[in-house]
Order: sequence, then C-alpha cells, then structure tokens
Amino acid sequence: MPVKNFDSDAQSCVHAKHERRKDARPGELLAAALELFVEKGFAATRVEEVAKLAGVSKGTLFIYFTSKEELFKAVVRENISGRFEEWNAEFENFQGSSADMLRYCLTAWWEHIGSTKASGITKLMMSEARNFPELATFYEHEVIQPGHALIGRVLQRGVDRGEFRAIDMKYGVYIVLAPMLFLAMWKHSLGACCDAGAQLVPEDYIALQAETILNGLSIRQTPPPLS
Amino acid sequence: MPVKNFDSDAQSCVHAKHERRKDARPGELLAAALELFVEKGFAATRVEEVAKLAGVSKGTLFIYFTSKEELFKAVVRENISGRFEEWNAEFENFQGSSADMLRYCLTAWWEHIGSTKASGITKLMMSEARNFPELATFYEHEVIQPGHALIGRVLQRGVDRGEFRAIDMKYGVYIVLAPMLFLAMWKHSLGACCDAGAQLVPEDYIALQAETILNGLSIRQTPPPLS
DNA sequence: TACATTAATAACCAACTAGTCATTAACTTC
DNA sequence: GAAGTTAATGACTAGTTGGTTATTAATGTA
Repeated sequence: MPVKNFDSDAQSCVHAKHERRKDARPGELLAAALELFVEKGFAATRVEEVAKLAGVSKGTLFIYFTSKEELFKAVVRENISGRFEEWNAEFENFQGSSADMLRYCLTAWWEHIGSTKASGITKLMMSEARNFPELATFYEHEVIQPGHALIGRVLQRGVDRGEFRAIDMKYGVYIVLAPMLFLAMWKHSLGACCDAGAQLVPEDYIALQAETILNGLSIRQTPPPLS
Repeated sequence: MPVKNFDSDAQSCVHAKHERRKDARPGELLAAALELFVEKGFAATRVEEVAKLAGVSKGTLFIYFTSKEELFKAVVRENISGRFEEWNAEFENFQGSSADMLRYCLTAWWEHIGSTKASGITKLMMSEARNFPELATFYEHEVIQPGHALIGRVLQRGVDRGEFRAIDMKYGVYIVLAPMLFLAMWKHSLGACCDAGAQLVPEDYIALQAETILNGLSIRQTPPPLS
C-alpha cells in the first residue's frame, strides 16, 4: 500500500497530481506568468507553459483566470504595486546635494527594479502596449505619472537650489528616464540574445550615464541675460 | 466585349486579378510588410494580411520571399542597413565643430529614421529579438554594429579635437543612442496609445537631449592630473 | 463509512496560420 | 495566332493553441 504523502515517488519538490491548494495557485500562476511573459513576451507565451511552470494543468489555470489577457492584467497589477509611497518618503528625507540624490536614485533604481524581473514589465508594456490599450492606460496612471512626478521633483530640487540649470521639466524628466528605461529594454531584448550587449556591465553603463547627465545638467558657460 | 485596361470595373487604384507586375511586387510587399510589422509586431502580423495590403495573394508573397523571416530581413535591409554607406560618407566630409556634427546627427536621424516608419523597426527588434535569435543576430550585424561604429567615430572625433571629454567609447555611444532609441520605442508603444506621450514634441525632446548631451560631454572643471 | 462538494485533470474542439502546389491566365515569341 | 513560359492564384495541408467540459479524486462532515 503506497504512502501518499511527502511526494514519495516524485522528483523533489513536485507535488501530487490532484493536490488541492486553492489559496496557493493564483500566486504561483502569477509568478510563472511573470517569468514567461518577461522572457518570451505575451503573444509567444503559451498558457500551457505557464500552467506547467506553476505545476498545474492548463484547465486549472482557466479556473483562476478567465482568459490569457486577464492573466496578463493580473500580472501587471501584482507587480506594479505602490513602491512610490516609499520612494516619495525617501525624497522628502534626503539631505545631501542634488547630484548625490540623483546618483542615489539611479543606483537604487538599478538595485530594486533594473536588476530584478520587475524591469521586464517595462519591456513587456513597451512591446504590447499597442495591442492592449486598456492596459497601457492602466500602466500610465499607476506607473508613468507617479514616476514622472518623482523624477521631476528631484530635478526641480536641484534647480531650486542652484545646482542644476533650469530646464523644461516636461522634457527634462526624460534626460534621466530615457537612459534607464533603455537599459531595461536592452537587458530584456537584444542584450539577452546576441553579442552586442552581452558584455555590457549595467553598473558601468549607469556610472557613465550618471556623470554625463550631471555634467549636462550643471550650470555652465551660459552668460546671464543682459536685463 | 469588355475593355480590360484602365481598371474599368474595379475600385480606384485596384488592379486586375491576374495582373503581372514582377518588378513592382517586391517593393509593394516590402512597403506593406513594414507598415504592418511596425503597427502590429512581427509575430502578430499574418503574411496573408501583408499580401492583401500589397494587393496580391498569399501564394504570390512566397514567390518573392521564401519565408516570413526572410521578408522581415528584407524589410530591415531596405529601410536601415542600406543607408550606412551614405552616412559614413557624410561623416568623412563634415567640416564643422563636433558639437554641430552631433547636433546634425540627431536631427538627421529624426528626419530620416525617427519620424518615419523605419523607427518602428527599432521597436520591433526590441520586442521580438528574444523570440527570433536569428533575426537578432542579423540585426546586430546589419544595424547595431555599423551604428555603434558610426556614433563612436563621431564622439572620438570630438575627443581627438579636444571638444569632448575622454570617455570609454564602449559605453559612450549609449549616451547618444539611448535617448534616441528610447524616443523611437516610446513613439511606437505607449506614446502611440495613451495620453502620456501624446503631447510630446519630438523636436523639443531632441533639442533638450542634444544640449544636455553636449554639455555632458564637454570638458569642464576636471583639474588636469598633477604629473 | 457514506455522501456532498469542488479542485484538478486531460481529452477534446474550433479556429487559425505558415507554407505548398496544382491550376489558371497574362505575356512573349515566332 | 498558336505554343511556350511563367506570374499569379486559392484551395489545401499539417501543425499549433486558446479555451471547454466530462471525469476523477481530494477534502470536509456527520
């Protein structure tokens, strides 16, 4: 008589066939979906692959998510939670120069987002936004707008303190955003599959960008107006 | 007896069923493919749609292009890689300052690539590179390597003439590339479908980036070594 | 143990699509 | 104008995949 518990006959960490774990399934499916969506994109990921990675059958996935699109939305919602509150608090409490503050922003972004799977969502949104306008709108409100606001305040602080030159903040935020988001895109696309970016060291990339941006934002030979 | 010419019975500009136009087909198919690939992505675009937009049947498309991937490669060759020869020649003949040269590069890129459908290819490759490694390798050889080389020479010219500060060129090219490629990505993804980037004026974006980059590359308060 | 409930499965279906090929017909040549 | 050549067609194939559902079995309860 076979003992049924402890996965006695299966490979390590593989659960029994009909094991019922209603509470755990959604999270596991979400994690599997994030992994595969980031790696292969939305369209190219097969729902059966997601289910398999989560250790369930395809039918089970459709018990918890009514469609592949709903699964996608759930993944984005799950992973774009409100870290902005924490970051905004950090902004308020920062004491040093604005140059140091900007440097800190870039390295912290790399540590908490860029180097993690979360950066894949950036690529995911850029890739699929046009095919999912509803998600794009959601992402804009949840991520883009708070992100722009935060970066804008960092730069404005530098301008107000006489550390950065005055710039049109509508476009100024992209001075910081573009190099970082490009790095995230690159890491999850061409940098992941061909020689070009294979030997690109993100920390070195960010270091050069940071110094060039700070130099670019600095006040220099612009003569004061004659007024 | 019906007269067969002048498309007498068809809608305007629609050609007859079995009209034979061997010379014109490849170009028309390439144009249709660029249009749809940029709009919907490579995987999501159906070859039959491309054929239909070009006014031929699916079978005809496969007469001129052996596979969907070959069609894509031909689109890339047609729109990007073929132009490096011309650009390299422009580089050799440029007479002004390196700052003006870089400004010219950015505005010319916008005119000839960024503002045209060709910029969609950048987004296309970023989105689908991981799923089509052969295309990624092709793109790296045909576009990325020549592109990096050209930008690298522009920057090196500035360094050699004492106009730009010395930088590690491996990462330096991204100072120029990242903001431009991000703009291309943005334009064809989130910028195309939600408020966020709707009112973003590319010329203004580029103007601010250009001045910030040039300021960032300029030689400044770094004291000379003591040697 | 008997029974009810429902999580989980796997076979199944319908729709879709890259690529093929036998057929059709437009153009060329003599 | 007849015969040969080949551009063009569209029906077809073979393989794939999102989503469904009848069935199985794990769990709770009395």
